[in-house]
Amino acid sequence: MANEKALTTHAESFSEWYNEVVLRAELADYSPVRGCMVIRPYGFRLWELMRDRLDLRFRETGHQNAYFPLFIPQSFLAREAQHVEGFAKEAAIVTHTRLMSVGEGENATLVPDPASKLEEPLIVRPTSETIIYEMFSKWVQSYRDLPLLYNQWANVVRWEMRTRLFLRTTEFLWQEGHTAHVSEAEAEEETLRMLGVYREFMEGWLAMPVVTGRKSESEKFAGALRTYTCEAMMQDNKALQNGTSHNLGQNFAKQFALKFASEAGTEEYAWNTSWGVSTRMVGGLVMTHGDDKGLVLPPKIAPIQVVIVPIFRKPQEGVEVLSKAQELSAALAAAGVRAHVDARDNLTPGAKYYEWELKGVPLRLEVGPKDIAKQQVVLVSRVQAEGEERKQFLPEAEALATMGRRLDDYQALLLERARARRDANTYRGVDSYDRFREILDGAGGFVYTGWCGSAECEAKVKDDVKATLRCLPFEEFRSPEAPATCIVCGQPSTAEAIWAKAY
RNA sequence: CGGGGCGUAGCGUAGCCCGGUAGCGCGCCUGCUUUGGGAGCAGGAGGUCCCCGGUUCGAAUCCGGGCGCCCCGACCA
Repeated sequence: MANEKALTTHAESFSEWYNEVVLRAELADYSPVRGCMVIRPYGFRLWELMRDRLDLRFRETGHQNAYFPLFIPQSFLAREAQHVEGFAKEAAIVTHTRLMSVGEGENATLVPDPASKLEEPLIVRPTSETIIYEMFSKWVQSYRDLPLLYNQWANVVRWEMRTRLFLRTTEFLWQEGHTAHVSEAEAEEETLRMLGVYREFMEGWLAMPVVTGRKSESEKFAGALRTYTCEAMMQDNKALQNGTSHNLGQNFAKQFALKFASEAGTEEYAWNTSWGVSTRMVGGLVMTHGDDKGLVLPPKIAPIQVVIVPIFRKPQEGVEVLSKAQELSAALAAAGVRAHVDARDNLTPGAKYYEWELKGVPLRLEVGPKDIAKQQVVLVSRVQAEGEERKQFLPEAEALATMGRRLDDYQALLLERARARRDANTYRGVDSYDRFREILDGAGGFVYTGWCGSAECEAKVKDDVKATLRCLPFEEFRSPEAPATCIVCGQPSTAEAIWAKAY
């Protein structure tokens, strides 16, 4: 309603389209702090719904929530060598604890009080492995104390050079799971279990198909033994790393003295895992399903699943129509459907349609005097399945009784569409480097090839086409016939790899 | 940090080249009429023209310097 200018289309500029949708749908806004965004109520509700579902799944898989400090002593970060290297260049550092005024009148300003300088700087957490494993080491003595299965919902800060709403912000919200186990096998099992929880959530709730697999050495988490990932394809054919799960081995346990007495009586270092998903998923959701009219939300995660728009001419009709709308809304709510009556009287129905379409509400019910007379409602779906009528005139009782099923169908339709799009932009059996470059320099997509395992070949691809090795896919995603040679150097392939340009 | 673009009312913009009362659309407020795809009419409110300095009788406009934002790269969830 605030802006009648047409959205920039996907075809004109995908990134401008993305920004406009996020802003106009009121998911988020730029803040006075560079690189930081404000998540507005509609966007935050999306995050809350994601959080609720994941939190339930974490609990069901045996995890407990806890909370660790925002600040990490600088020395902690320094202990694990790769970890430092990974995060040192994007740290927010607290060095003082007081401000003081200097100057007079117009020139007066605040500066850090030198007397308040901290002996050891504190780092605003970019991730919490160090401080969590430091605490774990206090709590674990025996194998009987393991496993520790923790999760925290938190904000973290990474001072990125270039930010984008939801996809990469200086501060972002996430969850980070941290666990400690008696054996590598148990840690590996946990790492893969949580990757599975992510995948099931992304596909089942976000309707976002993902490829799962292992990261290469150069792409893995700083300090991990192995990193596993869920990679999704956005509508511009770029990859979005949507969630990762790390087997940290004993790297952190050794630096933070996370030891225990084993059943055999020997002293052992624990095996850790960590795994996380962030508000980036909101951006992924936008770029997976959105179209030139705006957001398209999967019902399971839509703050409003059904919006009811009352239509009337005369005031006495209004009373009747509004009460019918409320009645429908209550009946839907009782059936577990998130319904909303748009009772605003300063907007015409048409204006409301545009707004709710922009905001991605899956289904819309229109109710007017004619409908009440016929005991019917008008149902309009934000996106149509093949051959489906845009507007359907349904008996009221039928509409109510079938709404849950319709939402499920809609959810399934979005997943199916996204999967079909991904598959259509997936390339296998590419065996010449020229063809490989042609695809990645052109329309883009996921390209499956052989890979010799060398970082040099990865670096060359990055240099040549700015694409990265997204993952070494798990078996179910691999090509029926394993590629024999590395796409870059032609040496024998050691693993099939997926390449793509990424966010 | 390199390349490009842009800062004028809540939003989108015109005016800038060629200095002279800051304009338009949307939104907002009031009233009446309206409401099945972005309502109409009438009245009204709302501006440090990004900031600092310079030139000038006079600067949104010209000159110098700064800051901010967006896009494309390098870095990353």
